[in-house]
Amino acid sequence: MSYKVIAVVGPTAVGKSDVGVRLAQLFNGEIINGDSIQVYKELNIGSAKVTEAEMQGIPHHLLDYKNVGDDYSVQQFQQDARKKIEEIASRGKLPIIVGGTGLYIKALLYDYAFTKIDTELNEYEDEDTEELYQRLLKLDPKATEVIHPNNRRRIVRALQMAESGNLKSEQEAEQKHEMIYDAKIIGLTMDRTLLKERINKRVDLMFEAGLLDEVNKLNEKYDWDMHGLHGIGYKEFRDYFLGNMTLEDTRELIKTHTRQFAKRQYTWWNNQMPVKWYDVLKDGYFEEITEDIREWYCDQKTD
RNA sequence: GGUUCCUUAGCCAAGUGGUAAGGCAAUUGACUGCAACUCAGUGACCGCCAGUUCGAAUCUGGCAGGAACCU
Repeated sequence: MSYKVIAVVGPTAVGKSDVGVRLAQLFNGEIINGDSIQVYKELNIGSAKVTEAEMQGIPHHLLDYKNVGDDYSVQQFQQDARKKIEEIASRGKLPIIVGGTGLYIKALLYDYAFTKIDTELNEYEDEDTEELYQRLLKLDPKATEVIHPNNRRRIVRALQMAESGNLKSEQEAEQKHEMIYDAKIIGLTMDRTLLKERINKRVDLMFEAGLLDEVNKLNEKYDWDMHGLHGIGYKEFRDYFLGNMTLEDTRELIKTHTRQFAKRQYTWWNNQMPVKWYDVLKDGYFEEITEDIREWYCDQKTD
């Protein structure tokens, strides 16, 4: 029997967190964070993390539970989130995944499988991308079909897998590419131009809310190559602290990166998963969502 | 008023006679272990007009706009 779960997805700044909480209130649910940066403690303002007040007493999981220096990745998210789903569902509550990290949510919902890789052994630092590609071509030619020759990062990963004894192509061939949960994927959207304005405004608000102070503290405590500091709203400050960029330019760069991110998120959700979109600027969109959920959740529950 | 220099895609910018590099932005897309990552596709009547030439973004003249200096 597969658990019922809801996933609230969409581009950054549409208002996913709020909808998630309201749905949790209505359907006796708990939230599981599906955002790769909000898992980190101390990254609050820049990651647009929900505040205690906004949570309205609804439990939020996988949020604010990692240290900035901790590595984190899909596989760990998948593992942790699946455990949480089981736990929440077994308490008779509805798990609601809220987040914008497409890969994470897809890996959670689908039967993505991850095996062990020995990353320590292979750094490949002194080989150029073309050589690596040629090597992969010999070890796992099939994987090569879906990785562009310039995409070093993906090539390295496939190579690491191949040299650890698991061909990436084989591993994927073994999967059914099906969802392992009975998931309802709710996509929140709005007019693109307005979303951009909203993003710009939100970044300004972050600065007003003390983003610089937050980053100042991080700068004193951590190195800039820590995983958590790779997030938009943080990484841009590196050059600022190095004296290479003005604060104003940093702010504009964050806006640009956030807008580009939103676009990438749309591309993902539109093409990777069966999302039903709801326009949050339309009257009654929330009622529409709740109706759809009722149909899918409550009715069948009484069977 | 005079002298010199500048004008190439939304922005920065190579290119000095053979039919327009590159970067950023924008836009579209890919994505199975860094994914707020990484990667790919897409764009120009070279300020305007006239001339020289087989051929001009490139040379000449004029016009317009801009910069610096001089008076």
